[in-house]
Order: sequence, then structure tokens, then C-alpha cells
Amino acid sequence: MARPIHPSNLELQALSVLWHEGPSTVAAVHETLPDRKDRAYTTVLSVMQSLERKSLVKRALVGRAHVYEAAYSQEVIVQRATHDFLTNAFGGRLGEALLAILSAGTLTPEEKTNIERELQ
Amino acid sequence: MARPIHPSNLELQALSVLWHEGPSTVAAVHETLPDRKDRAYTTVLSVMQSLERKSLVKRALVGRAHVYEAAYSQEVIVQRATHDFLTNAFGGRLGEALLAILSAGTLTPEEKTNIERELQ
DNA sequence: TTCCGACTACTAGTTTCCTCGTGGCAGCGA
DNA sequence: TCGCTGCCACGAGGAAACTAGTAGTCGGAA
Repeated sequence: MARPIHPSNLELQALSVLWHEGPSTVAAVHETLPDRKDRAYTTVLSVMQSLERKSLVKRALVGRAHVYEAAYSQEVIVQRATHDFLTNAFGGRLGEALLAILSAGTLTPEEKTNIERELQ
Repeated sequence: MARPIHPSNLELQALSVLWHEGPSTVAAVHETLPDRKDRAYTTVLSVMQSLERKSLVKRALVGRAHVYEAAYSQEVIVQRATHDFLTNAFGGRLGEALLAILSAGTLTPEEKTNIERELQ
């Protein structure tokens, strides 16, 4: 069982909640999913269970609720997803991808300086 | 007819071939798909047919072969895919996404200056 | 004790992808 | 004319992904 298995899009969303909010209950993830789509509680629960099956999250009992925690860092998981995205949408052309992302929104000044530093 | 429908990953790859190589036959796309996975000719054919069903490509008969051409520009289609990627993998955080892409490969100097210009 | 609310386990249906095989047609070379 | 080759239409099948309902458990309130 080795390598972290590729999470699906919705699973990725759930993971991104865990990375940014820390360990969370199903209910908390349900509230926080970034695409804000209306979903049943049990739908999110199923996603979390699927993540657990893939060993992408760990689970702990806290009080009556189960608290889920990402098992791998964002860097590790997202690297693969990024590579796929690059290949699928841009045929691997980094430059095009960066421009597309830049035009998808705006950066805070400090993000901007981060990027500029990274460019060197 | 409305909105261009969301292409799947493989469909996106096929489109990226059309955008970069221009109008192409199924055989040409088959050769050129960026992930270089081994696939049957008919698999790629199916993908192209699916794209046509979604009106994402146009088809013309040239000699005995059908030549496919993207019906929408890369910008239009990729914008949506980029937004989804951003939401799914980064909860919408542009900065993180940019850093992830930067660390996925290297830029040519001219891409680099393009990006820097865009940053302003 | 009993009942209610919060949670999870289990299960299942639908849809979309991805994959490819089969068969048919048209042209070309012998 | 016959057969081969290249190309497409059609359709099928399996695997995920996404969705959600139902039933069961457990703790706490009444």
C-alpha cells in the first residue's frame, strides 16, 4: 500500500479543508467545502470514508464525534494533482498555466512578493 | 446551446493538442496526447466523438480522414478548468497554486519575464 | 427510564469516464 | 475483381465518483 492514492476532486476539496482548518468533524467539513455546493451531510460523510479507505486521512474519536485529519501534507498530495492539471489543460506548459491562474483572480501584495522571490 | 460544457480530463488533453497543433486527425491526436499513455486508436476516436457531441470541436472531411478543430479558444475553456482546479486543490488560494506550479518545473527566461510583467 | 438529537455505518442508484472491439465502407494495388 | 488497409459509427462494459437514504448507536435531557 505504498503511495498515497490519487484523490478525486471532491476528496481534494475535503482535504483542502483539513489542511487549512486543521482536524475537523464531518459537519465542519460539510460547512466549509470551498465550492459551496449544497450537499447532504451523508454525502460528505461518504467522501470522508472514501478518504479513510485510501489512507489519506486519519480518524480520532473526540467526544461523540469523529475528527478527521489529513494523513499527508498538502505539498505531497497537491504535487500530483498539479502535474495532472498541467498535463491535461496545458500539455505541460508551465508558462501558460501561470498566466491562466494569474488571470483567475488577484493576489495580495505579500503573495505577490512571495511569487517574485520564487521566480529567481 | 449555451455554455460550452465542461470537458473531462482526457478531453481537455485532446483539446490542448488541437490548440497547439491546429486542426488534426484522430490519428494525429492519438500520437500527440501529452500524457503519452498507450491507448487504442478507437479510444481516442471516442473521445473526439464525445467532444463533438458536446460541441467543443468541429469536424471537416479532408480526403478520407476527418479533421477536428477546436470550437472555442483555449482561454475560454481553460478558464473554467483553472477555476475548478483552484477550488478543488487550494480552496481558491491563488498564491498557493502559483507556488505549486512554479515548483513543478522550470520556466524559460522569456516566460519568466512574461509572468513578471503580468504581476504588475 | 424514555426519548431526542447528533453522528456514523451500510448500502445503493445514477452518471460520467475511459476503454476498446466489431463491423462496415471506401479506395488502392495486384 | 479481390483483398488489404485506413478510417469511422456504434455500442458495450467496467470502474470511479458523486449522491443520498435508512437504520443503528450513544449520550444527555426530561
